[in-house]
Amino acid sequence: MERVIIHVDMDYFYAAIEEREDPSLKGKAVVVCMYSNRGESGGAVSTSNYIAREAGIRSAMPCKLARSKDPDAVFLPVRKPFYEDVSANVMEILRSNADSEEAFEKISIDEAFLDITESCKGDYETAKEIGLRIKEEVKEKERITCSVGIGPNKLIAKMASSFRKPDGITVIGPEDAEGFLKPMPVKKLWGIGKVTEDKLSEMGISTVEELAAFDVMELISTFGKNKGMWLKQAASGIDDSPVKERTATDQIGRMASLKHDSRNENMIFSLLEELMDDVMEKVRTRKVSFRSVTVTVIFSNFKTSTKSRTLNHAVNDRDILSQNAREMMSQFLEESEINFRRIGVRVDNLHENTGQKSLFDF
DNA sequence: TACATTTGGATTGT
DNA sequence: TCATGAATCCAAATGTA
Repeated sequence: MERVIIHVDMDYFYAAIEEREDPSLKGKAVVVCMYSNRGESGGAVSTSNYIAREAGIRSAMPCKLARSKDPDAVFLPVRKPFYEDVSANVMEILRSNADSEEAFEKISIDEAFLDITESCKGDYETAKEIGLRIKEEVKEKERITCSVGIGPNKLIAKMASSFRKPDGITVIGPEDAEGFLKPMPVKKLWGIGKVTEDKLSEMGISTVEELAAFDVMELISTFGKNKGMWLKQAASGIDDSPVKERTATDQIGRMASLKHDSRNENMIFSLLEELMDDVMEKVRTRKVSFRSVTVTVIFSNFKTSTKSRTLNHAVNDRDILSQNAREMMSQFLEESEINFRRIGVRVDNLHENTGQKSLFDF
């Protein structure tokens, strides 16, 4: 039987949660911001509600710019841990609507795929009923809305859910998939961002239809084998990837801005320590050890550099993390004269803790 | 030489 | 001074059998 996949996308999630928690926000423009450490409104917009969007406020926009677009908007700082809790509740509802526990894939804090092939017996009418039921259940239990897309694979489902927003539902049967994508600008395709869009544009490709018709060998020569083939397939509406539970992320990182661009060691290392505290907290919560440590510096000219090290064996030791991260950060200070703007630290190559130290630790 | 791992930059999307 | 932050992907460099 041909697959039937649902993609659920929570509408303006962070801002919607804030509205739910504080009814006085209803009817107002709400902007949830990631504030950096730099002054009153340094930082970028994480999410805004649709009223704010009407004023031209968008994700990733500098908060300052957002404020100039609508000085009366309500600006709130992100409360990520709280949103994670709400997300967990929502995901539970969604998972319970998939064919099975395993036919579910959370792809971000506010999006998930559900395989419902069995539940609807391959029938799209039934699938739509399931989609509507999910929307109702989320609205009733969590008092926030979502947009739903239904299609023969994850790509089409994902594209469908973003077609009508907010609080929408879009069903694209297998026979409609190609026609649905064809007229779209390539930038709209899930996985194509600014850089790829520009490269494609240079090749004279601006719509999905043109991309689908393009010679795959030429795409490969520009984008490499994997991406070249993916572009061709995606533009044709083909996506065979299964809905599959995501294994926990295989890296844990934190990054933040300095109060101002600087090469002051106290400032840099004290921020680094804070970031490592956060990383270690996650490491402990996840009960993992790590074998690689990476530090990132974003310079005042926005150039980004990273250094990483792989240790001889996995550890979950704060001091070892600190020592390695500090050494690499010092190298950056030696190598460059440019001021630092932001710094980050990350661990990866994660291993489940066995609960006891391995012999290698001694 | 072929394969595996490490490293660092590039990309996405918020 | 307008400019967040997390994660993944990918290719080149390096290591190993």
